[in-house]
Amino acid sequence: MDRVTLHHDLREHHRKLTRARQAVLEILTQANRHLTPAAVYRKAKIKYPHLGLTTVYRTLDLLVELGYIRRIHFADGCHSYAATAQAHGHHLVCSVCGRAEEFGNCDLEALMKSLQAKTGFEISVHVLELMGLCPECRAKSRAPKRKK
Amino acid sequence: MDRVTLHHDLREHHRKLTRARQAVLEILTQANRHLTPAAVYRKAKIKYPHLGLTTVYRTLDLLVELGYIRRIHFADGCHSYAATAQAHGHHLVCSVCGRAEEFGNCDLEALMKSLQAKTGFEISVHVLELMGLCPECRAKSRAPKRKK
DNA sequence: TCTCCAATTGAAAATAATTTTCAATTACGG
DNA sequence: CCGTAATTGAAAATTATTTTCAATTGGAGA
Repeated sequence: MDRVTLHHDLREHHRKLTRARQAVLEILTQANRHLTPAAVYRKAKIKYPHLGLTTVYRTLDLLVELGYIRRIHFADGCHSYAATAQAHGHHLVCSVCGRAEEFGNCDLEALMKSLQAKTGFEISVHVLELMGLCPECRAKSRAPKRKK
Repeated sequence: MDRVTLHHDLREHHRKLTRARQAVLEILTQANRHLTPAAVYRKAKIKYPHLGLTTVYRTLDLLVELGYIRRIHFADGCHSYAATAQAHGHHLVCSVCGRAEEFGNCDLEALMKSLQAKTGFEISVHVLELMGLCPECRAKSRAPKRKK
């Protein structure tokens, strides 16, 4: 999660701890929401102006590989990224404010077992994304009387 | 599923039944696997050589909207499409041969209810994709002794 | 069957998202 | 500090998708 651990993980893979990588991870861990590569770039560039977009793409891949962040797949085909705390977590994303809540035990075991039995498939990968309204945005949308 | 139903559904939306649309749907319903837009284009062009790629994109969107096909999201961010029989189905996809098996009742109800209670989110959309090896490809990979 | 018009089409251009290339720079083990 | 492999950013290239627009076509109604 933090810089020390990252440095250690990187060393194990013969990779270096650079300012670009620190900036990208920092932005995502502090954001508490999902961010597109372009948004990460915009925000991280403030902390580290020399940063390039290419490096953001490369760093996002690396951080996914190391398990620090996760790629989120939207129904419309867009992608963004959010920081992770758990090893096999998923994200519950607010479609209004973008807040990304992590949850573990997606509990697809039963479903997968029954499908393996029924179809003979050997399931190895799953993509699961849940989207909706977070409590705050729900409240706002329920009482939309305000301005003007 | 078939032409008659499609014609009817299209009419309800003030849309027309065209040769391009028939060709695209036919390719997907006969394929029994997922296909990228480019692959649909390649195959459908054989049936209807005048077809353009732009129309394939537009038709895929339309058929998703009408529920005839479903978009499949891969972990790496690629997309393809597969024909559907059920209204709220998902696809179980073979990562080797691409075969797409449809299944219903993904049974995320329990998970979603517990998450709604725990987080206060109001979940409205879910993306669920399962990938693995179909029985045939499993058999082949288990006994890979053959050529040469 | 014929007519008419909105819906549809394909080609080309435009856009968006991502990746590759490459020479210059940087982190870090020794 | 030094040497070197890893990393970087800019620019170019690639890929996927969308927009534009004039020409065509399906099908409801005469």
